[in-house]
Amino acid sequence: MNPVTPNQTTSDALGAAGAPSPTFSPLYQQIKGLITQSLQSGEWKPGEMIPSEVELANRFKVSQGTVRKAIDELAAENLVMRRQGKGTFVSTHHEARAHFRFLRLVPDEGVPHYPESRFIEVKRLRAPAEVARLLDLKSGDAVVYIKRVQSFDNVPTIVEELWLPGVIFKGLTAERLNEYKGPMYGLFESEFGTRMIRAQEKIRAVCAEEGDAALLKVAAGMPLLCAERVSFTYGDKPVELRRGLYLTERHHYQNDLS
Amino acid sequence: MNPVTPNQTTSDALGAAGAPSPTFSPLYQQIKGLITQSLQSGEWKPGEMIPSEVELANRFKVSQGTVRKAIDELAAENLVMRRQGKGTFVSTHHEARAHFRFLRLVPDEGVPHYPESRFIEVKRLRAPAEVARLLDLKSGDAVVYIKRVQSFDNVPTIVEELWLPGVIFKGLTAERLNEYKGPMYGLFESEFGTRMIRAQEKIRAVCAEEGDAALLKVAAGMPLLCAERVSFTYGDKPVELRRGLYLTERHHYQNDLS
DNA sequence: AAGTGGTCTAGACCACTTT
DNA sequence: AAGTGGTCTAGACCACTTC
Repeated sequence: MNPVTPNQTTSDALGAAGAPSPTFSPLYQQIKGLITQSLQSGEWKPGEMIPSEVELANRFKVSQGTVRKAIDELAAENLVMRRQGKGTFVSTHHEARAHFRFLRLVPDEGVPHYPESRFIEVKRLRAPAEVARLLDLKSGDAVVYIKRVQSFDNVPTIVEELWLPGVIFKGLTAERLNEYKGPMYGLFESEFGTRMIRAQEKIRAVCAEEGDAALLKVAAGMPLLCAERVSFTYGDKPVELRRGLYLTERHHYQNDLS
Repeated sequence: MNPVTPNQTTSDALGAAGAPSPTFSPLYQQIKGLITQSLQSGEWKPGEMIPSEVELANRFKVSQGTVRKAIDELAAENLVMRRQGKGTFVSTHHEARAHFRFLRLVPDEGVPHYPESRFIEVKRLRAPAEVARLLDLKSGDAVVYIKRVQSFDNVPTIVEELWLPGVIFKGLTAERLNEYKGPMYGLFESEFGTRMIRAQEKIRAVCAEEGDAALLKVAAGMPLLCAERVSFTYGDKPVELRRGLYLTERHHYQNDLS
């Protein structure tokens, strides 16, 4: 495939000729970009092994050290996983390891585990203005709306609403959601070719309204943690809006500041 | 100073002779440990420049690349900051950049800024069992207790309680806190030689009790975000317990999942 | 034995900052 | 011009996994 200009001075494999302010970037960043493209295009699928460092170095006509630095950054961003002696693998949501990267609600006592889902509602609708804005859609574009309750040990703890771009998640139905075990991100990745790689959350404390209180089997007015999440796939493209209400009587939201 | 065994095979500069299961670690990890010791001991103080990579390579009798990899990790952990052309500097809390690493509450609209503090109470007391456990002290050990209110644009928004090990924060008084402008972590770093480098938070939604509601000028029962934080300094030693109540009417707790 | 990622070295040169 | 961190190379060898 495209070899990359093997020097770091002023050339740039990605720079378009005649661009007004060409972006100069080090060689390993360009390699990183090329590898990311292959990940995005599905040349190497989640869970699969990518070519070895030596092979990539040959392909791109750079040294192994340069490929190595590119992959180091991709590993730091959780796009790939390195395993000594085996190879480098495309990250996937079909792993216990990945599950708790996005589910931060853990029990006060005992070991974290994944909750059971019960779907309340799955339908297609026109994106309200606010949803459209956050998902980078036009107001009125088709979106898939999902509402569910999640329970730990049969104790309902999370009420969650999701809005997904209709174009991407065309065939998403309640049946397919019910059939599927595990985090929805696994389903999104396998069935819709859309892998979430990053998210931003805004967290507030709110009072439970009647309907949500009933779903959680608590009194209206109970304080709940409200997490509004926008998730992004490759190219910082937003592909999910999620609003979760967490009952934090026996669970808490865990966060490491570092 | 101590040169490090210049090969990576089975020797280990830190391994004690005769240890039952000696820990083998790569050379750059050992270098990282030695640099961390110098940071911890105050050989290089917050804000100061540490010796250049070449100088450290000479000191430790290793290649520059090995020192580089050690510093790369320290930079990733925010213990030092690299500045091209200038040098590598010990991180400090006396920077806008560091402030929002630990203060995650930001306004819904407008640019984040730092709140004003009003101290309600500062006293010494005997650590309750729970506090002692989290700070790795003995129950009944001396701790400094602080309670304050923080306001954004004269709107009280945060009620915060702190517990600090009495041995470390001996001369901490209300006066010194009032004199000091900016985040307390800056004061802790400069006046008490204790630098926070990492923290764990557990977040819940709670109802405001009478006293806290009065301080925040809201009705009792108002939902508040409760963040319990344990902060650590070098060697994963806990040196602060903090319990914050956040009013999230016009602010939210921001978190990036990546 | 062969293939993978992980460590270490030595040297060259680039980009940025200060003198 | 000199010093700093940043990039890139080529080669050696180590540790781990699989055949």
